[in-house]
Amino acid sequence: MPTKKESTPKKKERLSRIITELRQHYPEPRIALDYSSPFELLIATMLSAQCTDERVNQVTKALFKKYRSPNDYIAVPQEELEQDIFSTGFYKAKAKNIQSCCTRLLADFDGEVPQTLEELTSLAGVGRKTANVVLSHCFDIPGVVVDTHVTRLVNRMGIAEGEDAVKLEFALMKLMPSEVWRDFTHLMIMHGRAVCSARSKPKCAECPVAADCPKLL
DNA sequence: AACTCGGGGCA
DNA sequence: TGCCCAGAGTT
Repeated sequence: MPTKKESTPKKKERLSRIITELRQHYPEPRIALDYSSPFELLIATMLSAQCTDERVNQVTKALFKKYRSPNDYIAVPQEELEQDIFSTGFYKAKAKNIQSCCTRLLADFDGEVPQTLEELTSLAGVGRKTANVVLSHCFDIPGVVVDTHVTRLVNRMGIAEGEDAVKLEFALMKLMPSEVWRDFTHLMIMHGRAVCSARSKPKCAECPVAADCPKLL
């Protein structure tokens, strides 16, 4: 069922309408990302792998009272950190990566969080997604975070095709209205959970952007 | 490109 | 019980 390819300007226009509508529908973006420092956001995002942001918030609430600096994370045995982040899953790998990451922050970056994609992804446990979250939300550097929600939704909405996260990232950067890249992922996630869901059937009857969805045309 | 780490939520 | 979750590293 190869539908005719939509032109880039049309896609841009449609994406812009979708985002405008979603912004009105989901009025409070970035709740889950309201951390007090780049370092806290970095740790929280590292913990978020294959784990909901609600759980990450729950865990970090206690975690950030106990650990306030890179030094605090490497001052405890790995097993202790594992217990403190246990319920986020993948706790052994995450604890190891966090300690390794903190060691390098102290050794190579004067204990601060670096501000380039290359430096961030050179840290243990920090990949493209985590790096883009930190860059876009802490340092106001344009970047599109491609996660499972974004991948699912842009495919369903016919904005971009495929599963390759890097390809989707570049495709979306070209289509993204310049003023919205910062909220894009959050809007996709809110919408993905509430309406355009992965597990249960999408609730298309309640969808605020159904008029722009090729699935329903 | 496929596989592994992994507890937790939800259908 | 089975599938999925604001991923990243290794082979």
